Amino acid sequence: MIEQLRTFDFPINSPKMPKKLSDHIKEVPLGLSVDCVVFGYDDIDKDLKILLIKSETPEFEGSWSLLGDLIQANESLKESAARTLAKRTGLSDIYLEQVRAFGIPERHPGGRVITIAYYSLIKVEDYELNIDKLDLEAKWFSINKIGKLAFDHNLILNHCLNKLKRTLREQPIGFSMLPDKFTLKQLQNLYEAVLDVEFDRRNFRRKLKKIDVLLELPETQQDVAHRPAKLYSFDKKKYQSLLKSGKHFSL
Amino acid sequence: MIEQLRTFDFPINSPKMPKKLSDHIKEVPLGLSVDCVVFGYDDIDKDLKILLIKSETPEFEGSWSLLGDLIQANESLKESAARTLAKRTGLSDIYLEQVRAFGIPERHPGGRVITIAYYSLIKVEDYELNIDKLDLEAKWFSINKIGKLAFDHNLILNHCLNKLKRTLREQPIGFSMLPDKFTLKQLQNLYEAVLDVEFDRRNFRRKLKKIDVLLELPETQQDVAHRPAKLYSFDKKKYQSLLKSGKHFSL
DNA sequence: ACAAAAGTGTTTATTATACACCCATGT
DNA sequence: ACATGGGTGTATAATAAACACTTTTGT
Repeated sequence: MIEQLRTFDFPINSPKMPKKLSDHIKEVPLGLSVDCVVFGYDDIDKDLKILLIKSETPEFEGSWSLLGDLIQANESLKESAARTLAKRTGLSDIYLEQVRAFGIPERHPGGRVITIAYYSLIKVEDYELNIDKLDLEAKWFSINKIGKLAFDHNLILNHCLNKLKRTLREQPIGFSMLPDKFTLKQLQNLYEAVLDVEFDRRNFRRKLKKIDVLLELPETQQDVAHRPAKLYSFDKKKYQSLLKSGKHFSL
Repeated sequence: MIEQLRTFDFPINSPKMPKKLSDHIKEVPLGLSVDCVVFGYDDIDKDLKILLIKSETPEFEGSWSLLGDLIQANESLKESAARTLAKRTGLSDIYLEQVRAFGIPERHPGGRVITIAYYSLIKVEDYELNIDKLDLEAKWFSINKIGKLAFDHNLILNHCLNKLKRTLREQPIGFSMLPDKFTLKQLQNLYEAVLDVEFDRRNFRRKLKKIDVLLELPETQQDVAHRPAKLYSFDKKKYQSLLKSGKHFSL
């Protein structure tokens, strides 16, 4: 037992030397793509939505598809995802998080293509500002009403949604799907929609007050037929202080 | 505001039609590899260790490296990782979990290679049984004594270690690094070593009793110069029941 | 004055933390 | 008999959950 982790220094005598990289690339041709699950929050329907496009791959004509593209020679994976998003939404500086790679040999009917999945969070209002610059059919779908997608995109979507749910509880990312100024009710509705749970209003508000990452603005809602709610914004500096003091955002 | 999520059905008139996949693959040659961070727990040193090999890439001669290989044409990513592990350790059926892809253009000196990182958990005793079948230099390193590795492997290692830490708290994966029969103290030591925290012995044991995923065996430690500890094993069925009842493993 | 949602405090239950003594075995 | 680590219970603090009334605005 005491010897269990000692080192074994065998002579390196691998029967076949590793092939040259350039040879391997020729022998195993494959493509690499990124696919983005674009999440947006619909404050009217109180519903999480995702942005889909009509597939451009002949084998999936008519199917809806995630936003994806093949990776170019000189861009990183995240740059590729950002470029794809910019092309489809006109937006830059979008929250982007890698989820994982999907790579079973049969996943693309046109050849071996491994894809790296990202999820992104956008403020739908920002997207709206850009729609007239775009020339591609894109549509928001409620997360609860997604049919059969192209490729293995349903699988990818599930993974991304699960990652979003996990991350939403542990990182202050929900704000990326809300306007810069929002009410606590909007924030709560977003959490309830994404996580598919219900929070007690008073407990939710108390928790946020305790975490102390929101800035209370000297403004209120306008044009509502009831007592107008206070507006808040997410305060990055307060969040940094929270982290510095060894604490974490957690809901 | 109410219109924010309506659909925009532009005609599809993308100026450039998407290129054929096969053309793209020729124009953007790239390689895809898997890299495995192999974690093992050293019950003597009470220390998390990882298995490294001498790099076979000329540019990194002399450096230590994760266990990796280029992906073959007809294997999935996980199969590729499993094959790589089998080649280096002689073991199959190893716990394998994908972490993420790493793909900045400069990460491999020999060309564009994107790598998919996995971490794996092995019982060191199982590894020991296979060492005489292996002909490659491999060595266990304490997680706290890792120098500069080949490629971006330090970065990859950090991501894998963080994922391991997160997952260890939420899934019953620690047992994959222990012998089939273990004492509660061994389990606690493992948790403390990986998470770099200390647990109160009584609270730790109470928690595990409450979670109820262990089977108390009718055996005890042998040959110890003190009261022998009871041996336990992880009970998959109990864990399944836990999940079915809507609860979760959490430490 | 009424409708509609905003805003606020207290009580209770659950979970986490801190802590000290006796027990079984080998030498 | 003693040294060594195994095994157990209780009290306290912190956190989460449950719950109802008053306030502000527009109509």
